[in-house]
Amino acid sequence: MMQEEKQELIEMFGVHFEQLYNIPPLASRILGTLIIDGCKSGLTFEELVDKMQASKSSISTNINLLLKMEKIYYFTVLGDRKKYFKASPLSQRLNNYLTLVNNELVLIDKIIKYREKNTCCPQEKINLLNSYAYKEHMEKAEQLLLTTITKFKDIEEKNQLNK
Amino acid sequence: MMQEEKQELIEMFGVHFEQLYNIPPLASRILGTLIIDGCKSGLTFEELVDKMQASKSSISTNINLLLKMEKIYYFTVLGDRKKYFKASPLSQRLNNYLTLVNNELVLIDKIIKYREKNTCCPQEKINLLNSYAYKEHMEKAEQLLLTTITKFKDIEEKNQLNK
DNA sequence: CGTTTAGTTCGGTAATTAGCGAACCTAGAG
DNA sequence: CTCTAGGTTCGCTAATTACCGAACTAAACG
Repeated sequence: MMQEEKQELIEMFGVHFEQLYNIPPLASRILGTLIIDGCKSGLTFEELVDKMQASKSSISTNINLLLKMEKIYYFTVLGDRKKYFKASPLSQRLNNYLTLVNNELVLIDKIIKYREKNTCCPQEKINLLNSYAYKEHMEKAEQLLLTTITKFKDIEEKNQLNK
Repeated sequence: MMQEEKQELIEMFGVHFEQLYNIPPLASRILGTLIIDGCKSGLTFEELVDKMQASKSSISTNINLLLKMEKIYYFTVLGDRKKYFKASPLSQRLNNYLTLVNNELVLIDKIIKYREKNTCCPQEKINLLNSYAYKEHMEKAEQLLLTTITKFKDIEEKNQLNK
């Protein structure tokens, strides 16, 4: 029963991440599993092979993809060769949105420059106004993200001390 | 010179939309072109075929994709069989983000429910707290989007009247 | 009615991607 | 030095995708 609910959640995460981050299905399910299931002490490579019903090579490839994307990280324990994988803290994962927002801001600036130079007819002026409003929106979004990220970092740091 | 700058902008849009919306390159470049170039009076099917250097069938397929995604729309002129394609207004395009945010909110609620039931060790409590904070963030993001969308709708309506 | 214009549909192909198994590497234990 | 546990790398295959040209459709014009 609880197992079912967990499985359903992981599956939902799977679909979500797959289209949100545009990553392979297996990577998506690994990430979902690590978020739901690996939050205590992390999961090892072998545990992931078992849980995912996938081959070692596929797990390896997708784990490395997620590591490179900084969606997950791993730690090791002294006298133990295994890697323990965990989902990155939320602050880290939110950084991706931040990058996206920043990219959009760069683009919007280019458009504004272009439109400022090339606005000839009055019908085009509305585009310029829209662009300004859009930029404003994106700057607010950026601010919101930055605030939330620092909030998360605070929570995460406090948790570090309590250990 | 101006032509070059325009081309570069469209190309940047291309890359951006391709990974943001996860659509084929051609669709992405069509959208970019319509945003930069088709803002006055729209572009016809044939103009797109020419500009994009692509086949009619490819243009057709990708136009229909963008229509279904509501990234673009078209209008017709009396006594003229052609369709004039334009990029959807920003308010429309922002709706996609809104859907995304709403999806995340549904997911986060499920996780919170799950964690509230299954939190056993204190180490897991931090996850619950994080989830609450994340939900709060997403609700703010939703609010920001809604505000901006109504703002755009206002601008767009006013523009409609001025015509 | 046939012709033209505007766009769609269909079948095919080349390129890309997700996942697999088998061989390989490498650090530490004995 | 040899063995083993813990991964990684390397082809390979099956599925999917992006685009194409050619044939088709549907509305309007003469």
